[in-house]
Amino acid sequence: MDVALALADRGLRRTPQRVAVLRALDDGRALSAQAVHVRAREHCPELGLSTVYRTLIALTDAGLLDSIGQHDGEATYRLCGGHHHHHLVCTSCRRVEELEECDLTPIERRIATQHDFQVDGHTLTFHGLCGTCRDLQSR
Amino acid sequence: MDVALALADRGLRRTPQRVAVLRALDDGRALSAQAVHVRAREHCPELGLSTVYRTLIALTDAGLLDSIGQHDGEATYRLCGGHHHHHLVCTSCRRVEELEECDLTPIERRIATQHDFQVDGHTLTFHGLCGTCRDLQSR
DNA sequence: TTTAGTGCAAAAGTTTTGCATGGTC
DNA sequence: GACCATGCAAAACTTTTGCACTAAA
Repeated sequence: MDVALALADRGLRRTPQRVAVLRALDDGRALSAQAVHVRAREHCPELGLSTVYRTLIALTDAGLLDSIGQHDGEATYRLCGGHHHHHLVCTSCRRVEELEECDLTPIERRIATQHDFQVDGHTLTFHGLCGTCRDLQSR
Repeated sequence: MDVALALADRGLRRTPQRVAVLRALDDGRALSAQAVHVRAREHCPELGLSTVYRTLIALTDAGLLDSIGQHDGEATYRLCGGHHHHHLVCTSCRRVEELEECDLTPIERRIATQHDFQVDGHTLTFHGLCGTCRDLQSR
């Protein structure tokens, strides 16, 4: 991903802090603000925690990040393509994979009529073990 | 729901505080601890906030409640049947309806093979407007 | 040069915990 | 009577905000 372009496109300045935050999330894992802070400081030691929070909010507003749920009372963020998708969350390494397929429209249509409910969207998350973690556990 | 029985079955004592908390959630809405506190105090004015937190944890452990995500930084809880189900969350009144149907096994099977991922479970939440709120808005 | 972005420290909010007391079984 | 459960107050945490300063454009 071209960080400089991604930021410029959205009218955001390219600061070392923002680059470090994006880098910390580069591998697709879902991280809490605190975890991002720790990781990003490896590349930008003077990074402050409040900047991390502000950056995560700014990048989420800009559509570069995605906030999917919580882990131990902390909100978690991850890189996001911007398109509609679902998640495969590994409960062991907390890595998140995106799922492009989405076959839920027939279900949504049934809900609309059977439950008198206007469906605006949905979130679908599968959890389990990714291949790597399953291999590690079965050793 | 028979509150007394539900508690006794799980080795929990039937206190006015716990009854009040369960009552506050009786209508199926998803509420934060703070919201439960406000509501439950109508029936049990001396109820303390820390008791609410402890009770919500205890009842969730016992399988009587369900914690489904967050709202404005607060965890929310709701009554739970214990069986697998999905949720219809009204974005306006925050009432939650349960959805019994679950046709996701074929999708899960495809994921297992195509993504080398052992699916242990999933959460599926539809959000939108319930009939009542849609009627109110279109007036 | 302009002003968005930052660090620090303090504040605000949610959730947890210690401890003595009270109520359920 | 035993001991789980509670209230209160304090503590621990996560997240937000104010303000002076820095640096990107």
